[in-house]
Formats: sequence, C-alpha cells, structure tokens
Amino acid sequence: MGVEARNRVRRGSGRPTLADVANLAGVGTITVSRALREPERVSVDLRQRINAAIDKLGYVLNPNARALASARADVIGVLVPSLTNNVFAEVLRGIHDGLGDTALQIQFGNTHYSTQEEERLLPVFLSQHPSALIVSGIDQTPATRRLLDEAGCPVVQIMEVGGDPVDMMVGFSHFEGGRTVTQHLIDVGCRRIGFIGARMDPRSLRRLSGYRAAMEQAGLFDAGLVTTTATPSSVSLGCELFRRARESAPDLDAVFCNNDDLAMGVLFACQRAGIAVPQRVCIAGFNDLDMMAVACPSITSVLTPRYEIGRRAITMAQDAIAGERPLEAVVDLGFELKIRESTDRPRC
Amino acid sequence: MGVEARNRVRRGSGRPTLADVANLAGVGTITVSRALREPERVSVDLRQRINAAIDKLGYVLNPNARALASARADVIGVLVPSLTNNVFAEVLRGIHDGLGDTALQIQFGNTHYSTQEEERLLPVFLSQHPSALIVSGIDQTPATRRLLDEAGCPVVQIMEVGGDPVDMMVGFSHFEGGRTVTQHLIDVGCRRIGFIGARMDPRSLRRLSGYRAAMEQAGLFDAGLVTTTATPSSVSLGCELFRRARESAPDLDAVFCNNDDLAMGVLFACQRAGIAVPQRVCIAGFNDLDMMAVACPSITSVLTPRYEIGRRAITMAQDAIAGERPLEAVVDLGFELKIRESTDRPRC
DNA sequence: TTGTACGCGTTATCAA
DNA sequence: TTGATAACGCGTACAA
Repeated sequence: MGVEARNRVRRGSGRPTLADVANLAGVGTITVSRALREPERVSVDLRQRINAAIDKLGYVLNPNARALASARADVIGVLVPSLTNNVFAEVLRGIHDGLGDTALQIQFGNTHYSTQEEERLLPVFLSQHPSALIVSGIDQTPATRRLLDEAGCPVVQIMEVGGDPVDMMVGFSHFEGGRTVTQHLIDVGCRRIGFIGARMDPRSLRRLSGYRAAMEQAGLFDAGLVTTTATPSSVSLGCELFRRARESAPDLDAVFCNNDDLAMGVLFACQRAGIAVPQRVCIAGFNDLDMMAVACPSITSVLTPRYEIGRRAITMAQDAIAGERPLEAVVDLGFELKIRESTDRPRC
Repeated sequence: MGVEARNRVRRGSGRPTLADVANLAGVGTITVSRALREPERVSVDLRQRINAAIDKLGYVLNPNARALASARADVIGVLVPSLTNNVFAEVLRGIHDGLGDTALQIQFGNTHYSTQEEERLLPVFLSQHPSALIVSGIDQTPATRRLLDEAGCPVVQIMEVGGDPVDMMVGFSHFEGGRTVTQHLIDVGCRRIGFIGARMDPRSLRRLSGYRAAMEQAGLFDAGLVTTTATPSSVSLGCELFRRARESAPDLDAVFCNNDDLAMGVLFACQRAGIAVPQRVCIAGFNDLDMMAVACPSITSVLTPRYEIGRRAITMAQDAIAGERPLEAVVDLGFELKIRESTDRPRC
C-alpha cells in the first residue's frame, strides 16, 4: 500500500504549530524554538522572518508540549490555607506583583487549613513538574515533608521562620509577635489580659504561646483568661468570643486578639455593652488591617509583612530557578507593633 | 550499526510512566490508560493487576502528556479582577467548593481590574486548551470578546447579568441593587442622599446608575451628592471620602456606599465627628460582609450571592463540559436588602 | 549559527 | 476486551 493510500488522520487542535511557523519562515523548527527562548542566538535576519510568520499565523506556543519535552513546566505551585483570609490574599498579591513580566504561571492550591488536604494536593502539583513550589507554614505531615524533600525543585516555606527548613523560608516569628503585644499590654498597666483566638491553626497557637510566655513571666497567667475556638475567624465571632471571655473572667481589663477581625468584633461588643475602650478594657489585634488605624477608637495591632512575604518568596523562587541560591536561605521579615488609642491608658 | 549499538539516551524525569506500569502488569499501555479513564471497559482481572502495579511503582499520570495527546487540559481557567477584594475571594471559595472531587484543576488569573491585562492574559490561558473558562463581568474588549467567542470551550461570565452573553452567565443586576438601596433611603425619609464610590469599575458604575435612577425619579438628584474616586476601596478611604462629601454637601442626611468597606469607614468618621447614626446621617453599604450585622450601629447593606455565583459558575461549566447545556444560559441570582440600625429612622 | 532525528508520556485509530 | 502503531507539538543531542 502506497504512502498516499494510507489515510493519515491528524488529531491536532487545528491551530498553527512550531512546524507551520518554520515552514512559512523557511527555517527549521529548532530555529523557531530558539528564536522564542533565546533570541540572541538566532541571526537578526531569521528572527525577523520568524516573527513575521508568527504574527501572520497567530501562533501561540503550546505549554503542554513544552513541558513534556523539557520535563519542566513554567509553573510555580502555591499552596495556601485560605483565599478569603485577607492575610493570604495579600500574600498572593505580593506573589503576583513580584512575578513581573516573566512567562511563569502561578498555580494556586487551597488547603483549607488542612494538612491532609495539603498532602492530597501536593502530588497533583508535583505531577506537573513545577519550576518551584511555595507552601505555607512549617507543619507539614511526614508524607508531605518527604514529597517536598524530593520535589526536585526549589521550595519556599512562607509565613513563619523556625523548624527545619525544607529549602528556603520567608516569614516572621508568630511567637515573638504574640509576646510583644502581650508585653505591651502589661506595660500599660493591664493585669487581667485575655487571649481570644479563632481557627487556632499552628500560627495562632504560636501567638498564643507568646502570650502565655509573657503572662507567665509577669506572674499573670491564668487559663481562665484564654478563650479559643476552632471556628474560622470573623468579626461577629469576635463579639461572641468576647462575651464568652467575660463570663469566665468578668474582671478582664484587656484583650489580645488572635487577629484583627476578632479585635474589631470585640470593639463592637464593647460599644454595645457600654464598656469604655481603652479606659475599662484595652484591645489589641494582629496583622494590622487597614481599618485598625481608622476605627473609633483606633486599635493597636501588629503589622505583619504579608505582602512582602509574597514578594520575597517569589523572588527567592525565581532566583533559585535561575540557579542563584540566596545568601540567606531563611529570611525573617519581622513585624511592627502599632500602638493606638485602644491601648492608650495612663500607666497605673 | 546494530540497534543495540545505538546508544539511546533517555531524557525523562526518571519517574515511572504508563509504559512502566504496563510492563509490570503485563499489559499494553493503552489498557493502563483505559483503566485510568474508563475502568468499566477493562476486565476486573487486568484492572486489579494494573492498580497493583500503579501502587507498587507510585505512578502518577503526567497531565502535560495527557493534555498534549488529547488536545485538552483538565483545567478550568478563572479570570478575576482582584484577589484581595473579599467579594472575589468568596467567589473563588464557591468555585473551589463546587469543584468537589473531580480531577479538574483551577487556574486563576488576576486582571487587576484592567481589560488590557485581561486581553493579555487570555491567550496564555487559551494556549493550554482549558476545558472551560470563567471570566468576570461583561465589559470585555473587542479582542477579548473575539477570543472568547472562538475559545472552543464553555465560557461562563460571572458577577453580572445583561449585555450579550458569550455563552453562559451567572450574576445579578448591580443597577437594581443600587436602585433598591437608594429607594429604601428615600422611603425612610432621607432627601440629601450622597453616593460614595471607590474604584469605579463597571459594576460600581452600574450601581451608581441605579442610585441616579432612583434619585431622579424622586426629583432628588444632585451631582454634588456624588463623590467618587478611582482609588481602590478601603475602610480608611471611606473616612476620607465622607469628609470630602460633607464639604460639597454639608446637609447630607444619608450615604449609599459603593461597598461595605467604605460604609464602615463612613461610620467611623461619623463616630469621630460626633455625627449620630442614623439620627443625623443614615448609612448603607453593599455586599453585606459579616461585620455589617454586628457593627455598632449595625449597617444596612445589600446581601450579594457571591459565594453562590462561584458555585453555580463551576457547576454550569462542569455540566457544559459533560455536554449538558443548562436550561437557562443566563442565571440571575438576585440580591437581598438587609435593613439594619444605620437606616432605622422614623419616617418624617 | 542552523538543522536532523528522535524522545518526552499519553491518547486516538483501527484491527484483532 | 485488548493491543500495535502513529500522532500530539516541542526540546535535546549531536552533527554540520
């Protein structure tokens, strides 16, 4: 049977390919490929003809074919525990901004604060051979940890510093953050300082540890001052938890909230109950959302570098992809205590 | 030269492939492929041997190879204008939840409220041959519109209804939302009702149109009552815009805010300035974030179905991928006016 | 600087 | 129900 007789069936998408461009430009496919990736290595003449052909055909490179051939996708996988939490939304914004105009794509995964879900998600991400991986926190399961160790690509852990880094790390100490706020409340004369926390993910727990350390050192710790729940944080939950806290400790003279949503809720609850802030109860939050500075009264909080964490993480990842290892594999971006009206109390 | 003498070089990632599984199980590669995609069509016996081999090898399918061979990626592209805006974070949460346990992946793109960026991003998404596309709004550029028309996959436009649908649509009428709130303020006796808006994306503009329609119908419209800015919305910006609004209209007796962040800021500004809410100024927001119900006073707002929009969009997309066209290509999910203390004023 | 031949890992086609 | 073979579109190795 002659070749012509064999009814070859093409299965393609019908869109132009590298070969089509090469034909039109009268060059080899590899030259087109090179013109796309390393233009300097192709003569100006050919480059122009190739670009003209690309424009004429409306050619777009097929990333799947590239990933398959090069055993590496131009994708950076990002695993975060939440999308609705403003903190991670800001991290993602930082990542996007830090990305610049590179051809890299970001692929998000939402672990919903579950290490199990993270363990389930990671192989899916890995199966695409990402160029780098950004994961949240330092509390991975052993299986996840092993996958990360063998990922074969740069890995950046974000949000915290500490533990045993898989590779690189950007964050700050939540323990120190919690300790610092609590110490501030002690310094302004508060004695019955409550801790209100929601979700209680690993980072919340470390902020609680910081609170406890400061309280114990001052001889003020009392388990009855701690009110927590696994429920996701919200402003309304802050109201609710404050009521609960006042039940177990009616003499509360300050509250350190796990995050700003809760702090906002506590302020509203105080306003409704006619509790003067800061005269009768001081309030402090965590993260320093925009609204803390304009609330009435304005609320003391800890400014955390979440946007900067995203930017740094993506920069470190890109550098590592380019083969440039950072001088410091672990970057502590710190935090800043913002003292405001809600803790402005003349020291006793 | 004998075949053995040809020093074939394997370039792969080193990870097990479909062929490895086939060898171990003693079957052809295509049978393994089938066992993965359509298990019913493979005999129970072979299926078991294949699954055992997969487990033993720790085989994971290569999505790039699959996408290349089938000219279709198991990916749904999602284009949203913002990640930090709670509204879109909720939409994404709905999308994730609606996804269930399918093998589909979500690929996000952030257009930063720019139709230009959307036009730049879309070809990148299209180049992966996504199974479906979800895009925000109905105000695409002509070029974007053309690409969507020729995308060759289901397309869902979200957030709004109206205009000329590319394919499917889920949302609600922002015009009606704006009109309804404004009418409520008129109904409770307000006359000098200001509009405060930030960002002023197409949906904000349509809410403004709704405001204007209601005001004009009541013979109350006055351009001096409208205060807008292109700056992204925030609580602190709400404070600022309220001050500006009071300068051009000192007799303001109500404010309809573009969204809840601004409304919150207006409330704080009132508290600082000693302006009684709702006695001297009524406040209404848009979206009904959690905090509106617990603020002090609680704030009237329009509950928008953003989470449900995400869920519905992904469901419609999945159905369309499966070949089931929805009965209604355009779904209006409506909204709900939540009347609260901030507009609780005895009618004059 | 440019091209040829082939491999990447999977799926579609068609035959058995 | 199962399999051999070609095809998907691009990158790598090596030669020219």
